[in-house]
Amino acid sequence: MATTATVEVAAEPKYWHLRTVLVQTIESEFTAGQSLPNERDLAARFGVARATLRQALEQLELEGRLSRRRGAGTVVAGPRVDIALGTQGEGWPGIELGDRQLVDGTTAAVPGRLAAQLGVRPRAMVHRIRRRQLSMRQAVGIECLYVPRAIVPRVPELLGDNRRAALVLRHLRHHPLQGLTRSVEVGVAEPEEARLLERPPGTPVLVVTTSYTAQGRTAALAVATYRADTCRLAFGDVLGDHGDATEGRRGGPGAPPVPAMAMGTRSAS
Amino acid sequence: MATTATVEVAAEPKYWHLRTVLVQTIESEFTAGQSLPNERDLAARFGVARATLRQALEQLELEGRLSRRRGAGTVVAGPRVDIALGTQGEGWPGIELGDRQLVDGTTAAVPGRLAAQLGVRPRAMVHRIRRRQLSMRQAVGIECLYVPRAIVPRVPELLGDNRRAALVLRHLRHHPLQGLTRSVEVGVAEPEEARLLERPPGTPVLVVTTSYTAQGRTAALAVATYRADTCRLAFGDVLGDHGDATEGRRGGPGAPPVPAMAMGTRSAS
DNA sequence: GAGTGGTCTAGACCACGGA
DNA sequence: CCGTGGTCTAGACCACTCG
Repeated sequence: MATTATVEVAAEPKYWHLRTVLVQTIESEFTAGQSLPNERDLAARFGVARATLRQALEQLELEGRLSRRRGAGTVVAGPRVDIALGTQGEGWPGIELGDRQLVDGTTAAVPGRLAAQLGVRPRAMVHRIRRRQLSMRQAVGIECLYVPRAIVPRVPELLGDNRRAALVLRHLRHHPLQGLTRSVEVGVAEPEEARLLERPPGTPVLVVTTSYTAQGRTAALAVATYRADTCRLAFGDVLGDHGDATEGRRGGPGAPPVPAMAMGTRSAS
Repeated sequence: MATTATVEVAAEPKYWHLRTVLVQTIESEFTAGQSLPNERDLAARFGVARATLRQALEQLELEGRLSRRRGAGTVVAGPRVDIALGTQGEGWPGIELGDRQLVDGTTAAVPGRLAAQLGVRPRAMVHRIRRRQLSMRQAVGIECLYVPRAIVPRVPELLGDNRRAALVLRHLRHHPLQGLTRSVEVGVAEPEEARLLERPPGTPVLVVTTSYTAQGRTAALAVATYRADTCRLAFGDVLGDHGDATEGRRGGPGAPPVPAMAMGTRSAS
């Protein structure tokens, strides 16, 4: 018995092979918004443990191909949501554009880790304005703006979230913006963020940190976290719709056009 | 027995709590480059199954706090590597800057999915130049440049990778660049990329897609993938070193300064 | 070869969504 | 309420690194 031949290239983990098969199946037999069979059935169908199947689904979710919700099911996702970050510094000063929703506005001691980036003393007071980025009435990102009280001091202590936020933004607009510095990295959602994003804690997110400079010092620091599975950050001009279908936005109800089989690679029983 | 009291807020998954404890431990008792105890010991120490511990470690790795290597162990990671993407369009045309290494240069049919973005026919020929981004002699990213043969036609078929790549880049430099469009999203590493990055397939990566426009049409398309755990994308001016320690770069050998305890929250036996 | 992280299994229970 | 995905367990074996 020669050890040669008979053995294939293999060395490919089962979960990865499974992912590949699922990608093909999804692309050929499913359309955005359609539900997949449940995990137990899928695992059985492919002859793997549920944990292994879940590892494959996890990858597909991180790629933005699937969307899973506890209690509900697993559905095929539409194209990613473009988050326009423009080469220039809009995006903040200006709370207009719909699809954004104020969460709260507070004034408290700087979160420590951010003191250095904001250029303030360790426990200096800063205003914090949080808002939620929506897409198809689904939260996809949390944007958090920090402004040192030294920059915008005149904000009455007792004041509702909305008024407070509006006031800070108004004041901020009078500062001539010199420029900004921005970084993007991956992180995980803290429980609070996770809750706002309706995801379990530890969900992968894209963290965009923007530092706004005015009059030689840091006037504001924005820390925005976007769901890594559903968002794509767009700089400069947004990429045109590359790809085939002009159809198929984020899968909501009312988008099960070309069903097909019920998903199958093995025969049941 | 009233159901009130005695029960805590809980509702926090065990893996998340574990993550929190590990973060504190790492930050207070470890320094970059130091090794953690192995997974079996850690799991036992915290009284959880190895799978649960691994879920916590996974998160820490995604956050860039840990670095794990099969066969070797788990070590505390240093700060993330900044990948400068500058607001403007350098980065490509120009293979100088060290820390980058040519992988190969080929000419073949366009990968299908990219045809539209490149503005070429489905099976048109394109040049592909791949290079590796290094940091501390560790591959952290794969940058792949596609150039339609229609843009740079005169490249002899049989020619080594290096010469071919150099030729394409030289020609490209003669095209007056009009601008670019860029997007960032999360993806997973295909087996090939994973191999070049010395990671298992499916590793989370930051995918940067840049489209270069010249004379009204797409002159080149760059698709770069960076290890999500070790990289941070920097736009505009790089963020200055915010934080405390000016010390502690990526943990290589020769960086075990202030050891401490041997890690412990529970007593053994 | 010893020790490490990576993969996979089979089962259990929990928390949430929606009918 | 039932069905879904989310969490957790205990164990096994494999593939790699390094001394």
